[in-house]
Amino acid sequence: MIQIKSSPHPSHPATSHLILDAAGPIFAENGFHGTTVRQITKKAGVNLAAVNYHFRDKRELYFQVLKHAHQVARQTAQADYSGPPERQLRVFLGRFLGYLLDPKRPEWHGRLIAREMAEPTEALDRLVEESILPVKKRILSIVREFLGPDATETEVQRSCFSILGQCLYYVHCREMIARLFPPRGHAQKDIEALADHIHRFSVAGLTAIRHGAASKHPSTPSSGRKKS
Amino acid sequence: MIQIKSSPHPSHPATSHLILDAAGPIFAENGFHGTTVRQITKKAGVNLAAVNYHFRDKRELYFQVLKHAHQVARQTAQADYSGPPERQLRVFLGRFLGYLLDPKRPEWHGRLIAREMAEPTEALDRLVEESILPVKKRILSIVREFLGPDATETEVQRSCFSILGQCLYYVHCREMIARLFPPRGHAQKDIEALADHIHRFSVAGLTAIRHGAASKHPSTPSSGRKKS
Amino acid sequence: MIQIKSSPHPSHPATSHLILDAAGPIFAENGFHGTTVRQITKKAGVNLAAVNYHFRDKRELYFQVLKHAHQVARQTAQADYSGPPERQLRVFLGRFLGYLLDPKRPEWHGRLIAREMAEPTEALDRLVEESILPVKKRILSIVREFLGPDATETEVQRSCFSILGQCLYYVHCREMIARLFPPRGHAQKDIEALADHIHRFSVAGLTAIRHGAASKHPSTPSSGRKKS
Amino acid sequence: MIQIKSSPHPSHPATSHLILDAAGPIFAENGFHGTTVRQITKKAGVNLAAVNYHFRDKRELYFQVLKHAHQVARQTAQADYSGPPERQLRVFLGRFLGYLLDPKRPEWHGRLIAREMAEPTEALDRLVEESILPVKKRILSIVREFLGPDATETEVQRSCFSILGQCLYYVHCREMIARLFPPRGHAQKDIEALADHIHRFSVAGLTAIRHGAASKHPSTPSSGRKKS
DNA sequence: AATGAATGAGCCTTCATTCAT
DNA sequence: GATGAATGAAGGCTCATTCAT
Repeated sequence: MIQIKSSPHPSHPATSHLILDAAGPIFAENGFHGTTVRQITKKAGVNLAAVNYHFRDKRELYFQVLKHAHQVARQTAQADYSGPPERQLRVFLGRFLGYLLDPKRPEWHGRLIAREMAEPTEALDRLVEESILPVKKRILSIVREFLGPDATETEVQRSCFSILGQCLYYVHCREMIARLFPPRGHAQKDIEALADHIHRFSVAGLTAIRHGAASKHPSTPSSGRKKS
Repeated sequence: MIQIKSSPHPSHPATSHLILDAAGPIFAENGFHGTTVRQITKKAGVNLAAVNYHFRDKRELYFQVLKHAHQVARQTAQADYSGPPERQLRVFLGRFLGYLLDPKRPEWHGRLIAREMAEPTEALDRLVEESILPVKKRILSIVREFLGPDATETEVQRSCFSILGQCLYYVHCREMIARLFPPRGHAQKDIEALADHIHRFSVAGLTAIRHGAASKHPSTPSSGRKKS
Repeated sequence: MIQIKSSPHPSHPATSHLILDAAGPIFAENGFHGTTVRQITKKAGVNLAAVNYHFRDKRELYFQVLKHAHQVARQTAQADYSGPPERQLRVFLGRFLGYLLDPKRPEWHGRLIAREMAEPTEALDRLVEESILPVKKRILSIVREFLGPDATETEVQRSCFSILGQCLYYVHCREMIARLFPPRGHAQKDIEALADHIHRFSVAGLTAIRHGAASKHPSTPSSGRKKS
Repeated sequence: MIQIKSSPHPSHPATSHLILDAAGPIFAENGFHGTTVRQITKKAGVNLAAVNYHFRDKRELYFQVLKHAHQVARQTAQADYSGPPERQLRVFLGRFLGYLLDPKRPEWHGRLIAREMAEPTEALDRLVEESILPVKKRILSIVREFLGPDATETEVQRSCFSILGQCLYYVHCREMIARLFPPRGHAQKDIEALADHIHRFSVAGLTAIRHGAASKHPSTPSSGRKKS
């Protein structure tokens, strides 16, 4: 199952795993400061001192939990990407949303990451390096190919953000969505439908950006452009 | 409810306001649990007990800070909305992004809200009720008018999310963006350019959705549709 | 009604009286340490600072309350005492119990005194001096007359205690009585019946002590006696 | 419930016992509210947090202290009671007074109980249930046997109170006695003499009550009687 | 490897009191 | 005379951590 790489006691992983499994949801629910070691050890059914024994620190435990939560994310970048960028985008969206909203995935993964972005600790840097960078590279290359060589770097970036923003909205604003609209669980087919929606929306958007690069902007002249 | 009294001696700022002003950035930086009353009162230069005297609670102080931080948001919904939905959308984006990324606004406002969404407390409910609901109604009506009467409720919702997601991305993921791309402050003109980008992207996206409502979806038929 | 003698502001007694009336029951219920100035001023409907203004101290307020509670006690000693000691004792019991258990008297007086005896503060010394000493002298003289000149001082003392103990039991152990036996309010006639009981019990007891002073004590010879 | 662990290192006293021993006198002196955890832990020479660790609460510590203080009381009811009620009463008085005034017993026991009766907390309920009920049953049965089957329940009760009142007076009013009469320690023989006194007083009193049940009450007719 | 006991630091809160008005 | 604002001093309690076993 979960394999602890840097565990200081790999031989007897039972206790550390109990702690790790128990800590995830609690950190996701209450944040780092809002979580107490007692909560974790009680839920894990282990001794209070076990956290310090196995992880030296509450903070280090948090790092490990975060790392595990994101480990699976890499698969997004490792999928089979081929064919026209339009198709690549669809694959990306399916993978990415599938990862973000997968109901089979412990529901706290997304929340934990979302919180980490709102309250960045040193863990975020590790996270970016290890897990998010590959995703970023993938979507960048897809969008760049889509927009063609004439697109400015700014256009590419913003287009990436437009796509990622549509996806991540469902993670970051899940609590608000739940308050604004009647709660509906994300079944598997919903995710596919969502990917379809974002795909259609974004393909049209990207196309507009590609052509718009040479067009006029009557309302407000945009800035930062190679050619106005 | 707690009533913030305006100082009887307007010459030197009231203690409650000193606390309020000091608390905002600290809460935004460290979160509710990570913030101590001592930090706040020390920074505000007031007595430790002043928080409890004026706000009864650390918790209630947090509510008030959050409320103040979001108070300005309502202007988004109160702007002049007229003309075709396409134009309305541009106005909305200008207002909304202007509010979200306004460099003149204390930089911690967005962070505080973002954190609150990641780690919702009871304050979020108040916030939604008082500040976010008007914004939601506005964008809903714009998108509904754009998509026309044939659009399903699900399509309207998702389209709203696609638009809001593009905007909020810059708030929720600001820390990650700062790590992925060289940091660039959002000058006023940048905001307008960004609004232009999202506008163009979204208008095209919405148009695709409108027409797509009658087309076929080869990959996966979406659910919740009036006419497949 | 209640007349504050040493009030620093006798001209405008309204506030001080409000405080005094409010403080009594609360002190009786929660004790000195268990009572907060806020409780009192809130119940009295006056400003928080009024206690310190009118009484300088929470402690001084306590003294004043205690003094008032016991002021009425002196009437016990001032009644008409004449005739044989047996009759005097009945009068004393009627007065004393009537004072202790008088349902018309604010119910907290007794509790306050009882608490003060369990947790003596400097107030007790004042109390003893002013209010209890006369009662003690009265019962001492009655018992001494009853037992006659041959009784030792110890016998007189212990007999007084036997009588007072029977009366005060209903004050000191009221909470325990309420737990041990079904609660029954002390109606006026109950008090008279109780006085009758204690009177009969004590007259017989005193008579036995008087005669016993010359008799033998088979179990254990008591000490402190003039003649064994 | 809280389980006091016996020290795993009997050589140096367990922390819980250090706390327990230190807390008793302080609680007796200052009451529950007047006592601070810091006082206790400082006197016990243990860490401030030890109270919460071993007893969870200041309140629970108070319970335990009270319980320990009263634990010995049960011996009163467990003595050898046989023979005529007159003799039983003498045994009871010896035991009860011996317990109440035992100079070898920490002097604060009585004060603590007295205070608890004046300012009852939830602890009093436990106390009554566990420690006082047996004593009550014992004295009730003795008095009932003494008065015979014709005595009313009210007479039995009041007679019990007359006896208990004489004993408890020395506990509840100890502070007042010390102020009214020159202080004299209760040596062992004093206790026996006192038991003799109360015994003689009460036997005569009970006898009067027994016979008085059929006699007239000239002064005031008592109520609650089977036969007037 | 693992744990029960114990700890020092610090947190939020409350309190009685004072001060300026 | 009376009060709202403000304060310094604790107070109870929780926390992450360590230590001896």
